[in-house]
Formats: sequence, C-alpha cells, structure tokens
Amino acid sequence: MKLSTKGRYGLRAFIDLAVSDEKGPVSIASIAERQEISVSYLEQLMAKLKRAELVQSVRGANGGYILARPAEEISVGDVLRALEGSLAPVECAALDQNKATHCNGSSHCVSRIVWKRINDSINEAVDSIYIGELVKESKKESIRGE
Amino acid sequence: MKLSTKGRYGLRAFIDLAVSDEKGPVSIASIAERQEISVSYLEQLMAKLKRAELVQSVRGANGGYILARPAEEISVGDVLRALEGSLAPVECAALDQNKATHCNGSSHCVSRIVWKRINDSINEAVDSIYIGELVKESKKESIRGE
DNA sequence: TTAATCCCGACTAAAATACTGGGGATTCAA
DNA sequence: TTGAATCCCCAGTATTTTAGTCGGGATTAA
Repeated sequence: MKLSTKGRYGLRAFIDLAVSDEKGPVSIASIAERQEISVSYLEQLMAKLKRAELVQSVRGANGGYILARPAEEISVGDVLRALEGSLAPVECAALDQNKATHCNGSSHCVSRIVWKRINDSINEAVDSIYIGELVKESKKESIRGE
Repeated sequence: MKLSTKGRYGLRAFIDLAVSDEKGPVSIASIAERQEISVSYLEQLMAKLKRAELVQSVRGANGGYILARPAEEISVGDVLRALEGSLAPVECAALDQNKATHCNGSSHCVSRIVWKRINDSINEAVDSIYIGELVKESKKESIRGE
C-alpha cells in the first residue's frame, strides 16, 4: 500500500512550486535542486501535472511552471491523482456498484465492502486538504528558521 | 497505492475460513478451490496469519485452520496488517512525530502532514470493520442464492 | 544568435510481486 | 503400522512495476 516516488516527490515539488509561485515561473532545475530530485525524473512528474491542468508551463529562457489555479483551490487529492492515477486500493473499489464486474465467478464479493470503505476514506482525506494550507504551513516554518 | 494480492486474496481467504470455522478445521485446499487461489501461494498467506496469531493450525489428516479468536473480535485491519505489513502510505507516516527523521536535510517536511492524515484515515477505516460483520453479510448473500 | 528553458520518447537497472516446486513433519484412520 | 491428508518451510524464478537515465528537439527572452 505504499505511495510511489511519483506521489511523494511530486507533492513535495508541487508545494515547492506553490510557495514560490507569486514570484513568477519556477524552473524544474530550481525545484529539483531544493527538493533533491533529479531533473529528468522531475520533468516527467511535471508533465503529468500539466496534463492534469494543475500547472501551466512557460517556455523559453526565464520560463518554468506556474499554478493553473490558486493554491487554495487545488486539493492534495487533485495532485496525487494526477501523479499516481486512481488512489483506489483495489481496482473494483473505484467502480460503480452496479457496473462492477464480480471478482470471481461466484457470488458478490464481500470484501468489496472493505475496499470501498478504504477508498472513500482515502479520498475524503486527500480532498479535504488544500495546497494553500500546506503553503502557509511551509512559510510559517521557514520564518521560524527550521 | 494498490493493495497487493497478499491483502486481496488473504482477506478473501480469511472470510472464507471464518464462514466455515464452526464446522471444524478448514483446509487450505478447500479454501484455495473455492477462492481460486493456488494452494502453495495460499500456504504462504496462511503462514502470515498464523504468525500474527489470528488463526491456529491443526496438523494431520482432517486438519486445517481455525480462527484463533471469535470473528467478532478480529478487525479487517488486523488481517490486512498481518498480510501486508504496515498500511502506511509512506514510511514516516507511521512513525512517532518526534522520533521521525526528517525527510530531506532541510526543514521539517510539510507533506508529512498529508501522509499522516491518509494513514490515520486508512487505519480508522480498516479497524472499524470486523470480520464478524463480513461473515454475516456473506451468509446473507448465499441464502439469497447470489 | 545563444543560452535557458520546456518537451518527448526510448531505454535500462533494480526492486518488488506473484507465484512454483520439492521435500519434510504430523496425525488420523484403516 | 502404514498410508493418505494435512500443515510446514525454504529456495528458486518469471513477470511486472518502479525509478530512474539519456539524447535530442522546440521555444523564447535577452
């Protein structure tokens, strides 16, 4: 049940970007340096975030990435799903109750009740935290000099 | 963020066992057949469940496995953790706030707030469902002939 | 025109997952 | 007392996924 480095690095990178967003485009190179992630790997992560329309890119010299929407309107769930795909612990948990194909030939799969509950609770957790909050938190800490 | 087959098959197997528990020891072979899991793979899963003292084994002919405690007292969390290890989405989420080594050299890791929240919500979900409930659900359905 | 950027696809190494197989130990029952 | 039905344990292996690397191209500000 581990989150991959896509999600882990990607969220860190996104927060980093959001913190500096107001100062204009933030380059991959600068994020990579601060967050100690390789540039080429980070490129792939940013591409996913762009495809999901969470960031916009600015090409050419002095370019970089900016948020596509205010940080207050982007949830952690948006970011993680863009990076990881569905966060469902098991495929069928994300599907509609009726359309779900039954797991094994026989009978309705009882454990699906469990997968559904886990799925819902994960989504509720990530969709209730917004990047804006994390940015605030992050700025608070850098003032304290941590 | 996917659960591995250990957790998926293992929970199914556990529920299967719990449903038949009252009729005496349930053999791996019979669970494997009903749940369409290979015998040797299932052996490994049962070994984990035994180590976690969730089931007891009865060796020899007519042997098999029985629950170590009533199904009402075993949570889905107990079973999944026995099979999968920690369900934390990221290592540090499970650690104590203070003892946690900081993720990268600099500063306190803000995204840890997120990992912690996800971790808590997963655990709350799995620890609030008991195998007993799933057994009841399962019996209900087989009566209805599903 | 050049340097700083993003962009893209292909490749690869390492790790994790999902098994398979063989032989041994126990115990019931004929 | 023997044999079949069990659990038990460990080692091997194929496949898939992850986590990256690499090389070259397109765009744009200065």
